[in-house]
Parts: sequence; structure tokens; C-alpha cells
Amino acid sequence: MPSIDRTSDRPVYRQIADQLRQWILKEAEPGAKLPSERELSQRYDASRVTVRQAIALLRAEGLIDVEHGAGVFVRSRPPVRRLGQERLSRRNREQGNGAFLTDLAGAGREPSVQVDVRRGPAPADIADRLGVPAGQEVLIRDRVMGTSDGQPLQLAISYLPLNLVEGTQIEQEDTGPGGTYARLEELLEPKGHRLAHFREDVSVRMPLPEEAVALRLAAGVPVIRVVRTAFDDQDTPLEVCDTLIAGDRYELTYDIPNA
Amino acid sequence: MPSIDRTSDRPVYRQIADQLRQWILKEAEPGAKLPSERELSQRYDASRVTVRQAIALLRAEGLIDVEHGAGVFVRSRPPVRRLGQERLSRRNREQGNGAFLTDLAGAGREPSVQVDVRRGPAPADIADRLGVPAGQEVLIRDRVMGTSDGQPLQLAISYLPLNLVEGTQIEQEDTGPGGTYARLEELLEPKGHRLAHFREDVSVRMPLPEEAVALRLAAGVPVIRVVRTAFDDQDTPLEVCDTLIAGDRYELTYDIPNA
DNA sequence: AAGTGGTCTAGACCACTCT
DNA sequence: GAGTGGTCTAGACCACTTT
Repeated sequence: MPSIDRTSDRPVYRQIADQLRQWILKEAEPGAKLPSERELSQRYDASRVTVRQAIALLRAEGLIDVEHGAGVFVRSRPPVRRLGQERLSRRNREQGNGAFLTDLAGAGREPSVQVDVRRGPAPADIADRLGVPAGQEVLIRDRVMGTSDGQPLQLAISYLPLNLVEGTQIEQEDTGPGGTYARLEELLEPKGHRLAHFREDVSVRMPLPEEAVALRLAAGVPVIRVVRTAFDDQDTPLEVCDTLIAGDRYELTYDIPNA
Repeated sequence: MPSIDRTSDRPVYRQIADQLRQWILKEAEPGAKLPSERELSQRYDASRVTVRQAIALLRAEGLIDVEHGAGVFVRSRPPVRRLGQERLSRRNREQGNGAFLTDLAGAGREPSVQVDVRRGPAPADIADRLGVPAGQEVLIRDRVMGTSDGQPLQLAISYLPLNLVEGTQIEQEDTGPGGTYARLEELLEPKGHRLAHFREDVSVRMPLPEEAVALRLAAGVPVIRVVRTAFDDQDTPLEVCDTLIAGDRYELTYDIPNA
């Protein structure tokens, strides 16, 4: 039974949102339909604007999907892909897979990647990690990664020092079996060096509108930003990869030895 | 110069938001004040409701802070704390620090922790990680961690099997120097085992209202969920710690060997 | 007291989906 | 065609901050 306390300090639209939220979290099945705005408006004896304010709140919380002309529905979580650190393993590359794409193949879907390779200045935070002056010209590999049925999942931009990769296959759109890291290893080996380890910096935020469009994010879905730096055995940075990941479709897992 | 295309398909409130967003991202300083709603309403020849819709959009994107009675301001990002994996190191514990608190001391602030210890059933996803039946009675350590000036930063709940920790200091509010993990190591050693490694599962979502209140989160700020499982040298899970972290105040960093 | 955002109203018309 | 959400209006009053 819906009931609003008009004398309460809590605004009407929050009280409505509270009641709907409780129903969503405790009783409703994913995909269940909420009453229409006009019906809620009658039930709670509130204006439609007030009801819409309540719904906007639940939308920003990522609890519902609003479909124009159809109704408001309890959001069902998409299947979560697990990104483990084995995606960066040598074994993985030897099987011909680039980083970040194994899981798609594993999920029975064809990965699809659009690549744009160019040269340009390195942004300040990237230059800092790469150990080059801000604004220095570097190789930029811009990628949109998703499934072959057109669902984009990750936006990735890699930055590499020109003096390291100039004239190599890393400057091509297709970097070949095992991807950029496999090529880097081949570059380092003759010099007596090796690709030693990676560091990943993980942060989160709400997407900009263009990012939300590119990743086809629903309302109230944050993004995960992973900035990965690859180092050689002397801790010299070789590559920085800046990735934006749909926050509702991924979980990252890391293993940490008790050292 | 503000200008709205009334014939455009793009709604007026989005056009207003677009212009304000562009100013925020490209020109404005953090803390800068936006024009008042009534002024924007005049400038764009739109109703105040429409202007407020634009502002709500920017708020959900985490770009602005709205202060009742004072105005709307470009959000300035709080200082970001870096959570590295050394927080889980033995050396850290030997200095008497528990996990997740080193960085606060390092930042020159006194950490403050409220603890609630009890027994209760393990939630399904936790039980799964702990390797016990769902709903089984376990030890639950519920913590609110923050700075001594009252800023809460992390909500953490640890779950431990009763047969492992019954009668130990882990059941006390104060687990002693080095925290739970130091005690676990002392428990394992006589049995010829050791605390071998941790796994962290990192995901992101928008907070529930109660979580936003508990962490004092501004609008449009997601939370990071870190579920850490501690394993012994036989890969038996010993503890699961479910942590909710303010998404605008932390960055996680992980090191991954190229194995 | 003046200015700011917060809440709420009743109503209109448009765009989309479903049957 | 009926029902749904999307956009927009003009105006009122409240709560809070600033001067």
C-alpha cells in the first residue's frame, strides 16, 4: 500500500523513490515492469513531475531501465566478464591472443576490433608514466574493442615512444599474433632485455556523454579506467595503455603474493 | 554567447547542458560559480524547470556541486589516495599496520576505525568464495574506516570461518598489531602452513543512498567494490573482505609480473 | 533583505511502442 | 488507437546562504 507522509521533512519524490527502491531490491524480479508514471501519479496523489523526479533518482542509481513508449523496468544485470591477469601472460600471447581479448573468445563470441594508428603528442599524465616530456610526439594506437555483434566493451588508447617502435610492425594496424606485447618482446630480446612486468592503475568515474554513447552505457553506469604501464627489466616504461571499460559488464581480478 | 536551436531535435535542456559542460571542461577553474538558475533561464529564454533539468544532467555526470542557497559550482576533485598492493605486505604488518590503513598515516592524518564484531550467516557470494555453504554461521567484522576528522573513506566487512578463528584475538574488536592477517599468520605457522596470497575482485557501481550517506559521497560519484580473499599455501580460503570505497578519492594500483 | 537552490502544481503537446 | 515516456511551460512557495 503506497502512502506518503505530506508532513514529513522528506520530500514527496524521495518517499516515492524509497518505496519503489525497496520493492525493486527486495521483491521485484529483474525485468519487472513498474507502474506507469500516470498511474503512480494517481496512486500517490502527486503530480506527474514529482513522480518523474522519483524515477530520475532511481535511474541515476542504475536500478531501472526506462524505455520510451514501453515503460519503466527493473534493470537486469548483464553477464559480468572477469578480466584476470592471465590476459597479460606469455602463454596467452604464444597462442596468438593479444591482451584483453581472450575472454571474448572464451565467452563464445567473436571479438571485433577497430584500430586507428597515428602519431601525436602524449597527454601530460601519460607522458609522466612513459617517462617522456609532456607533449612529445609518440605512437598512438586508438582502439574500440567489442563483440562482432556490435556491442562495444572497451575503449583503449596505447602510447609508445617513437624511438622504440619506429619501423616495426607495432606501427601497423595489425600487430600480428600475440599483439603489441609479443612484438615488444621480440624487439627487446636481441638487446638482452625483456618485458618484465606491468603496473595497472585503476580508477572509476561517471562517463562523459560521448563515452556513454561509444560504450552504449545505460543511465547510472560508471566506467572503470585502467591505465597500464609495461616495463622492461630495468624498470624503463615501454608502453602506456589507457583503457575505458563498461562498469556493469566487467570485474577485474588481481592476484597478490603475500610478500 | 549562449544560443539554443529551437528547431533542433536535441532537447533544449541538453543543449544547455552541452554548453555548460563545454565551459566546465575547457575553460572553467575548479570551484568556479555557474550562473544562477534564474539567470540561465533568462539567457536561454527557457523555463526554470528546463534549466534545472540541464543542471541535473551535469550533476549526475559528477561535474558540479550544487549548494543550496549559495549556487552551483564546478567540482574540484579531492586528492586521490593510491592504494598499492604493499598495503598487504608482511613488512607493513611487522610495523604494526593493518591492511588499508598505511596510506592514511602516510598522508599525515590519524586513521579512525569503528568496529563491530558479531556472528552471522555468510551471504551467498561470500560463502562461495570462502568455500562454505551459503548461510553458514561465520565471524563478521564490520568496519567503518576514515580519518580522525570524521571523513569516512571505506566500509569493510570481513568474513572468517568460525572453526578457524574461534577463541582467537580475531574475535576481539582490536585484533592487535598488524591486524587480522598478522594473527592469521600466527595461527597457521604452528600447523606448518602460511598465508600465501590474496585475490582481489574489483567492480564498480553507483552507491545506494545509505552508502552515499555513510561515505559522504557527492552526486555522480560511483563506489569501488573490492572483494579480497586470503588463501593459505594450499589455496584454501581463510578470509573474505568486502570493501566499499569512495570512487572519487581512491586509485588502486597493482603490479603484474610478465609470467 | 536579497539571492540562491528545492519542491510541487496542472496542463499541454510530442515521440515512441504495443496490439 | 491507446498507452507510455519525453519535453516544456508559468507560477507559487519553502529552505538555505549571503550580505
